[in-house]
Amino acid sequence: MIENDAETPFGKVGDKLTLGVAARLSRYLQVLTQAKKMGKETISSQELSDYTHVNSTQIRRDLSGFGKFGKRGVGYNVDSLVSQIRKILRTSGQHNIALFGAGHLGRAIASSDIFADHGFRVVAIFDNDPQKLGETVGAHQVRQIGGELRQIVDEEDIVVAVLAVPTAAAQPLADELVAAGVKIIFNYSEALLQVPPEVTVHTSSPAVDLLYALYFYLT
Amino acid sequence: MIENDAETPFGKVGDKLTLGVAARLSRYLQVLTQAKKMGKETISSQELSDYTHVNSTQIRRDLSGFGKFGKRGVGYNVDSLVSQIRKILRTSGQHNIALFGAGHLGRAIASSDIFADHGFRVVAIFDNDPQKLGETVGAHQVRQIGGELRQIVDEEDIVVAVLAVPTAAAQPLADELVAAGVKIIFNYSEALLQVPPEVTVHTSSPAVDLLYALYFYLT
DNA sequence: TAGATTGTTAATCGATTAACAATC
DNA sequence: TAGATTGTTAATCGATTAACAATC
Repeated sequence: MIENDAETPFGKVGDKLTLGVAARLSRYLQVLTQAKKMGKETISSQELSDYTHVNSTQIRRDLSGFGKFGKRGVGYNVDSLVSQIRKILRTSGQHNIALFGAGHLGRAIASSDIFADHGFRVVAIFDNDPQKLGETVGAHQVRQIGGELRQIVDEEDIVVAVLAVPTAAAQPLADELVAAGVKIIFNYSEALLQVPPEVTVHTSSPAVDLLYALYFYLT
Repeated sequence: MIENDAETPFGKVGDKLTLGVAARLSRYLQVLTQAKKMGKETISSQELSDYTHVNSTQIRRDLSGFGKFGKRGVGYNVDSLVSQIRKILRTSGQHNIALFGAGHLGRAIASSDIFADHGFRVVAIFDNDPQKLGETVGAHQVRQIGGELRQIVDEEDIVVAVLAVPTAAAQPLADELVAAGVKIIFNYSEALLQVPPEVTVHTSSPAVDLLYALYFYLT
């Protein structure tokens, strides 16, 4: 049989999406979420392409691997495409995150809709500065990072830790988080974090993105 | 002639890098910059791979297209690799950026090393809130966004505008920036910005990255 | 010398794109 | 019907990877 197995369309390996498809679908989801807020009801692959810089054929190809979500001559229904992609990414549910660092960056994150829009809920905020303890950030009181970390992670079902702490504080904190059972660390500090292989670290890099954008401006 | 033209190694199209190579080189640069701060003098392709999640062969391949930067059995000299990559990306110089929004996010950005480390200098900070006018953020006084925007952009040689403003304020501001001649807009708001084709918009998307990380955790 | 790591090849796989029939 | 846009094919191109000789 040369033909493609019905269970493994392009962009998937067995049951899992390829890295590229998962990344692009996440991207589409971001634009769709924003488009929905702006009151858009349908969107064409060309419009999605303009916003994501992904080729429109690629977008149609990515989506058609999972079903016929669009309407010819019209485009895709924003609401229904959002829920389809959430299903594909298996991120339809709520996920709880803990925020570390109640400085400017931490407060900006806590007050942003950006995580909430994608089903992430901040359930605890920590800081080591005694002056900040008990202060209210968003809907939460700032707690001290301490021995009860593991317990809070278990009780609140925290999967993701977001680090908005000074660079020097990041590695020791990451060690504590790993010990407490956190599986995904979202690192906004500049530290290069060392973690065991079962833990995923994502280091946010706005300057890197900027460098990249600048290259294509300069050439 | 089947062989590869000497002037166009893999990863380049004529004189320009492919998107993928430019993105990866920017990524290496980020890790190298951090590694340098941590006192590392040499780094192997395997270590770079651990931090960037890019395959180590891919890294060696990306670098060897531009010269023999490494030492067998030893690795790459961090300092020299940083300057080589900067040369390749043509971002050795200083670039001036203007920051819009003096809220928590704006202050976090202004006080971060992350742009400075890569040769980006914040030369002006703007906010529309009269209460914030004249306040000092980082080394700059907050200015009002107003008619003299074009003049400041010209005088200060501003190439990049970083938007840390509320979603509703983003599009009108983007329009003003385009009119003032800014070519790259770095958007931290959730707005979908409409700009002419010669202007590049990069929308920062931490939640999207998180969604993506979560997918691979859940499966 | 022994160990480590680069630079490079060759093979494979996924991404990208143009084009267009299908159809809303 | 006419216009728009999807879904899909086919061809090409770049990314990825394993493997290993070269060499520090």
